[in-house]
Amino acid sequence: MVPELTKLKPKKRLTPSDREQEIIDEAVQFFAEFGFNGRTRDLAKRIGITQPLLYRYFPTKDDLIERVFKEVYLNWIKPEWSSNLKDRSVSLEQRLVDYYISYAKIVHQYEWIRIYMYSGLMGNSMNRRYIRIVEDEFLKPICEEIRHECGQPSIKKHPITPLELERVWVLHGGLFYYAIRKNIYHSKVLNDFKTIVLTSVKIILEGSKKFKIEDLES
Amino acid sequence: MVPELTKLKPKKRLTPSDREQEIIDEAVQFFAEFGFNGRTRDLAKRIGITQPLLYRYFPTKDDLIERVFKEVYLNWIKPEWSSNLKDRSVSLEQRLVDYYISYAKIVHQYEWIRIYMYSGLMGNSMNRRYIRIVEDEFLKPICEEIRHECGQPSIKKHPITPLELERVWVLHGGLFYYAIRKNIYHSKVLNDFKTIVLTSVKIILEGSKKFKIEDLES
DNA sequence: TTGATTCATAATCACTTGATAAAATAAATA
DNA sequence: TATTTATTTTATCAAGTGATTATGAATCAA
Repeated sequence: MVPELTKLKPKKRLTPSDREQEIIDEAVQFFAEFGFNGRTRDLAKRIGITQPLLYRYFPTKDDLIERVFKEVYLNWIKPEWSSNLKDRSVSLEQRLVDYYISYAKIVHQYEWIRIYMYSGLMGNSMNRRYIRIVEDEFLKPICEEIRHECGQPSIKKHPITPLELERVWVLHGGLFYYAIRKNIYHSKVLNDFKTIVLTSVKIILEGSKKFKIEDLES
Repeated sequence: MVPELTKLKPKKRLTPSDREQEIIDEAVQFFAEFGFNGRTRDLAKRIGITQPLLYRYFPTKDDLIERVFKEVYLNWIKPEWSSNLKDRSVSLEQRLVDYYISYAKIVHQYEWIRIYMYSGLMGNSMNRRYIRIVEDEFLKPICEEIRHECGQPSIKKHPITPLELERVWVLHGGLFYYAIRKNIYHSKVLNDFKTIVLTSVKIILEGSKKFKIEDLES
């Protein structure tokens, strides 16, 4: 049997935009796997080009890394997440499940979560920024909806307590940690993430009804 | 005001064991902060010695890293965690709170969790090993205790279901993620971790009673 | 076909980085 | 104090690493 080599070498002279996209696509995977200390020569070899060619498309390694960040983290936040969470024509349980399934489709991706963690470890401010967005856009609305579900006063009347927020963070973090176990530790996890979400949401909602946030008296 | 310099330079000629311990202590912090790509010269400068001196005490950088791992991850698992979790003379709620407070004292430390995450990203098998230990030694016993609390059959009779385990992982990961937000993202978190644990445990236990694991009929 | 243009590579530079060997210096011992 | 011994530093190497320059090769317009 003769090895099929037809698609192995004809890689020369793509159009600039094709080549650029190819570099970016591979760079995303490459940096996700090896971190930002990964060598440009290794990246080039993986793409099947020479290392100086990278510098024709990106002036410096940092520029390439910046582009990788843009590729992965631009517009990943879906506006409908926030609005859907507030849509009381759907049950809160259903809204939470929908949100976490949709959120996980993006955030649990191998490249997304690994680059996010590398970025966090290196002290990049991106993580703190997103943490804040998640808190303001999703977790605080969730608090409000839980208040409503439990017949408690609106957060406009009684501001969210730090503990209340942390309670929602435990759910959020618990589901996020599923992806950490899977994509960072490469640990074996149950495939049926949807059921995990459903069960966790049920439990949290039930628990929130039972153990309401106290000290809401002004 | 004259700056106090008395303790700045008299660092020469420690006993070998003192010097070695000094190197290890600083290396733990150094690699926790910058990852294992941190430069030996930077580490040496931080300690206040020259870089070749490191190589008198550790033949290679990898040997030093190996020693750092030992320093941080040797014997961190307390045998009493497992036994206390099974001690039915204490309420399950109390046992879980005690366990997570004690567990967090070790695992939530800045150095511990950061080196753990760096190690995970680089594919070190340590993480998978510990995940397995946590699962076998702590989470599975917790499942058994929850079964008992809820009047369900023992895991000896009906093996733990994957979903059941994942439910406990959500609690575990949720509390772990608190430390990630704090020590990896450097995000602001509520200081009172104990109350977070207490609330989360109450909710999970309540939810587990309400939504028992089904399909336990043989 | 030919020549201009642009993509791609080979060769190489300057600097970093883990590691080594020789020189210097501090403590210990007689 | 003089001598020995062990610690620490100075100087340096060899391999790597981001980046540059000059050369080669493919495409397209005429």
